[in-house]
Order: sequence, then structure tokens, then C-alpha cells
Amino acid sequence: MLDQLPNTLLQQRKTVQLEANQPLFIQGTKPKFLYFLEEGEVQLTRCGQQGETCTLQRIQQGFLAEASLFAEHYHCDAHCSKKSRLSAFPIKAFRQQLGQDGFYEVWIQLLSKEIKRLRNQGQRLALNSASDRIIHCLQTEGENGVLRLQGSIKEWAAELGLSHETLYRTLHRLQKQKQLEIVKQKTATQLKLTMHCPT
Amino acid sequence: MLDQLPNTLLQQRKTVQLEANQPLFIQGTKPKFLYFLEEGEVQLTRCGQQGETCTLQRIQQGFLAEASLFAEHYHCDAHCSKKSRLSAFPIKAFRQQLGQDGFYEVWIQLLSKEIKRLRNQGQRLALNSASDRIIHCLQTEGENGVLRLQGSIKEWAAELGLSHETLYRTLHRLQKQKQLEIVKQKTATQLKLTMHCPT
DNA sequence: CGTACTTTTGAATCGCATCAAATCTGGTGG
DNA sequence: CCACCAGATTTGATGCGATTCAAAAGTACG
Repeated sequence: MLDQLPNTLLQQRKTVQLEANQPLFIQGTKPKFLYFLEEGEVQLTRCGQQGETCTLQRIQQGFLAEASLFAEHYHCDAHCSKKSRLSAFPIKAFRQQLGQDGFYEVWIQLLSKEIKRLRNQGQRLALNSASDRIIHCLQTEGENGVLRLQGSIKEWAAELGLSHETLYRTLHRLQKQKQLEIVKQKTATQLKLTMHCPT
Repeated sequence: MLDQLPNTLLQQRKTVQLEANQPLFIQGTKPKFLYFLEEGEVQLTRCGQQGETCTLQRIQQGFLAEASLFAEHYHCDAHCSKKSRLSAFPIKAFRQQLGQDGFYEVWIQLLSKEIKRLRNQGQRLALNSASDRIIHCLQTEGENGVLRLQGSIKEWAAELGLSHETLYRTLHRLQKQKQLEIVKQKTATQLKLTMHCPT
């Protein structure tokens, strides 16, 4: 991914190391850098009326908050949910380099991909049954019906807009009904899900 | 909006007139044109597993499916929900003109705006109470807490991911509780909502 | 005037959120 | 190595609110 960036830009990259639970930026502040997550995990969140936190997105790798490139201020909070390593690019330089080597095309494709992801997410959240959301997630985020989860089930529940209790229960019910297979892998908190019903 | 397009592109514009309920494009087909809705209404939808239709977006004015510019195929269906007039631009020419006069910057800003809208929509759908979704919509889509609805309440319900019965009931409850004001305007099926509680 | 659609209200049902509590887990420090 | 702790996982019971089905009243339009 980064190899598609103009060299001028790559040379201005600064590496940022952050521990788990440290903030990266907060809503309302002016973006100075565009971040690329190399390793770890960053969550984009927002606070509701009563202070409840809403998880907009969990990112394990790639650019964060791509829409902040031309934004006056961030529209959500970002914090590291795991110890993370990031590359930071000065926003100003980034904007200036967009015209270089047709780099804008790369960026437009990135934004388009994000829009598609968000449309999927929206469609998923519009489903009001827990099992429908799970299956929809397998079909859209998974590869060939198989999804490797990053992090805990509890974190996944937040992304799906479900309480973790409901997610646990529904997963077990689907498993019992042979609609999916749950494979817990060794030390890592990863699950592998496999659909058993046709598309 | 259209005045920001390069002249070369404007000259290739074709006008399209469609009646209500006519399809504009369907999921899976290859995009040949990029559409700008001048007048009327277009809905982007998707079909769920059991054939239920999910309304992803209702558009009254502006570009449709901006992400299709570099897409191999459409990722949702589009149809006119009202009699509409559109401008169609050949995709190929559009892509070629992006480099002209820094037009790509206009396009990137458009995509960024769409991403922000989708994030709002996602956050809204993650709220599980009808009144929270309504209020969130007023705060994000409205101007200064005032929102002019386009179309019927029933259509709005689909966008909010609620049954229309629940939306009607909750609107009346909020009105009775003085949390919002509903003003039905003459012939047009428009409502004006005004928040009465602080931000 | 009739038809199609929206708006409205009612009643029954179902599923999710919530609170609570127990168990399991990985990781830390003694 | 073991004790311990924080967090994830699991299970149970309860209540609320949204969906659904049904039906009536209102409204736009030809």
C-alpha cells in the first residue's frame, strides 16, 4: 500500500509508537497528520448523548480517517486499543502530492473502498436480528464465508451494535443449528467462522 | 456543483428523464455513466437474503453512487422514487478529466463528505431506541435542530431502519413530551421538526 | 367518485438489553 | 511454580420496546 505513495511523501514519514489505550486524536481538533497503521489496532469512536461510546470502526492495518485529508477538524475520536506502530504524514504535504504521478487516483480508490465498507456496515446495522447481522458480516467481510476475527468477541459485539451477551448466545445457537462453525485458535483470541448454509 | 466540472466533461453530458419507479441501474452491472440528479428523487437499495429491500440512501440532488467511478460493477440498485431528471457523464471521460484543473480535489472532497454522512448514518443505526435515532437525525442532518423532511414519514422510517408504525408512535410521543415540534406543511408531504431540548 | 397509498391506533408477540453472578482465561508478580 | 487479578466468557432471569398483524380513517390523484 505505502509503495504507491510518491517518494517525496515517503521521505516525510514519521514513525509513532503508542501503547494500548492511548489516544491518537480527538473529535473537533484540527488534523495535522494523516496516519497509516502499520501494526496494532486503532478504534474510531464517538460519544453519544449520555456519554456512551459508539465504536465506528476497528482498524488493524491501513490509513485511518481518510476523510480527514481535507477536513477542518476530526469527526470522531481515535485511540489505540492495542500497542501500535503508525506512520504519520504531514497533511499539507499529502495534499500537495496528490497531483503527483496520478496519486490522486490511488486515493480516490481508497475512499471508494471505504464508502463500500460503510454501506455494508449500514445495511448490516439496519438488520434487527442478531443472527442476520452475524451472517451478513460473514458474507461481506469474510472470504468465502470464512471470517477470522481480530480481538475478542466482546469487541466484535460493539462493532455489530449488539450486547456481548446476545452475541455469545446467538453464536452458540447458530453453532448448535449447524449454521456456522466456531474454531478457537491457540493463544490468540481469534475465532474462525465457517458458514454451512448456501449463499 | 456542476460548475466545478471541467468544460470538456460538461460538453459530454446527456440528459436523462425517468418516471417514478423506473430503475436507473442494478447491482452487479458495469457502470457506464456517472449520474448527477438534477431534480426528483433516487433511492439506492439492496436486497437482503429473503428478498426484503433495504434503503441505503435517498437522494434529492447531487451525484449518485460516487464510489462507482472506479468500480467494476455497481454495489447496489438505484431507482427513481419520483419522476426525475438526471445528467449522465461517460465514466471513462470522467476518469480522464480528473487530472484537469485539479478536479480530483473536488471529487475527493465529495467522497469525503459521503464518508462522513455514512459514518453518521452508521452511528445512528447503532442506536437501538427509536427516539434516539430520530434525535440523532435532527442533530446531524438538520440545520440548527430543524429538519425538513423530503417525502413521506413512511419513507423516512425505512431510512431510519424502523417500522413506520414505531416511527409514527414515537414522533407523537416526543411531541407530547415537548421534545420536538411537528409542523405539517400544506400540500407537500413535508414536516418541519424543531428540537426543544438543549444540545 | 373510486382507488391507492399514507397515516393512525390497537393488541399480541418476540427478541434484545440489562442486571446479576459464576466461571474461565491470560498475564503479573511474589 | 503458585497466588492473584482483570478482563473475557457464559448462563440465568426480567422487563421493555420494537416488530408484526390487523383494521380504520385520512388524503392525494385521476
